[in-house]
Amino acid sequence: MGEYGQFCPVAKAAEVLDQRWTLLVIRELVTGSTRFNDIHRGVPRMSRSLLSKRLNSLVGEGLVERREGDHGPEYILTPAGQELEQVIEVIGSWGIRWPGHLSDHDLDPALLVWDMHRRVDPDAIPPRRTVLGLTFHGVTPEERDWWLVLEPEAVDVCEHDPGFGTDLHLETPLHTMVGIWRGELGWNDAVRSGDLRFEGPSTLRRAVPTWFLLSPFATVERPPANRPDGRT
Amino acid sequence: MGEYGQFCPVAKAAEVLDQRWTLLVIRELVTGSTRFNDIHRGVPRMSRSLLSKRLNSLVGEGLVERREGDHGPEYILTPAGQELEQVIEVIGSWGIRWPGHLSDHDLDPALLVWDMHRRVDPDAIPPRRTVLGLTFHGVTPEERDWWLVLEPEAVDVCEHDPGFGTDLHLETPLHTMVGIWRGELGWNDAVRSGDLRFEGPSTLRRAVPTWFLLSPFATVERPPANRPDGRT
DNA sequence: CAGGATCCGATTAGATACTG
DNA sequence: CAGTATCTAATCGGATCCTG
Repeated sequence: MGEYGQFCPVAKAAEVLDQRWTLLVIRELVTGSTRFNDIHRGVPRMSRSLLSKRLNSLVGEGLVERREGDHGPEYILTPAGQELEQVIEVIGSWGIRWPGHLSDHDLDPALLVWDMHRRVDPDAIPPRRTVLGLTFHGVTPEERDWWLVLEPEAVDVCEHDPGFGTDLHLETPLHTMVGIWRGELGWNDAVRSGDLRFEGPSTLRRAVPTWFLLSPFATVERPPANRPDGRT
Repeated sequence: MGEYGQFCPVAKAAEVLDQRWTLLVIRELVTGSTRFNDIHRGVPRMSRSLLSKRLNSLVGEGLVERREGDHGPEYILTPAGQELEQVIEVIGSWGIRWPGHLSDHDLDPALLVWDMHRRVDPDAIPPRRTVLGLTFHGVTPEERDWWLVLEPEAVDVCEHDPGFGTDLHLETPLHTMVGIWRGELGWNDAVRSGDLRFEGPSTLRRAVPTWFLLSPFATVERPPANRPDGRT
């Protein structure tokens, strides 16, 4: 990769943003992750060595500052980097409207759960610790079961049963949950169609849809008919 | 390159836009070029075979439609492609504010003149044919001299003297003209500093700054001090 | 004008292993 | 936890030449 040899601002920006994975790393930083491992959880399929390299590049280009925090290194967006939030927003808004539908390979449960964990509305969840169990269909056995430990101060993701009881359990094909996450169908639609099932007290069941803020792009308006085959 | 394996809209968009040169090709299409050679003049350092390949990809992804026009093939943005104008705008606005300063390699006179030719204000130029000669310093001999033939109906770029007389001549270092183009200094600043010199009738001289609309990003507001070294 | 085909060199990204 | 180092296979892009 590299340079374009153009004075055009679009070209100069592209020289930075074009690089594979760079836009997604920036998305993570814009989202608020600052620690290496947190950033990596947002781009799990990126090798750690490449992530390291990209972060260094971003520091060199003045978009990111690396700080030695009390608990280890932190990566913070500089003013130049912060302004890329606009870019992420516009690209994401386009990206949910137009590109073709998702392949199975795009449906990564680890990523979904990680996303869910950081879009919890602390004011909506119960005041005391609540464990939400998740079971996805259509995935490998290791990716089937997840737990979210919800507390107003912090939310944790577990790949194994945390052990102190599950208050509510949710079971659904992965693509249905992703569809909900992307705003392509509502919680209730999924329940009514039988694709999504809860197990647990009905007060909790009814409350779940308020707990999660969904994808930041879920509310982007969709084109009337963007698919030749008529699918929405 | 290729896929990211993420359902995130930013990732899905990046799979398309990430590709080297793709953003610049889209910029050309957004700008209004439809013919292969016209598009290529906007990305002269891209090989024609790669441009062909990229255009085919864009057609396959539904961003571009290829039509057989009366005068040959035409590439037109689909609705999905047209919406990328927002993306180009935001990226370019960022790109003129933040990335470091231009290297000599970024200063391509052919590109500048091509850009100038399509940002002429037809209402501002003289009603009858006017030939503007340009001489750049700091470039190879072949890139030194250019002519713009301005007519209200059409503007032509020539690498050789078109032969019917030059009404006004402009001489300046290339980087100065690029600076003007990018809105980093004014025409009058350049004249006063002695970097830019006109030869020709003073009525034309005074009118030139109104003829060109400059880069679409020339008017983007700049950060107070984006350079550690204090340069603007 | 509008490309397609081919070849080859340069990069790059992924995998793996290792460190403080 | 937070990376770095190394190696290799794949790919990508540019240059060149060719076609209708």
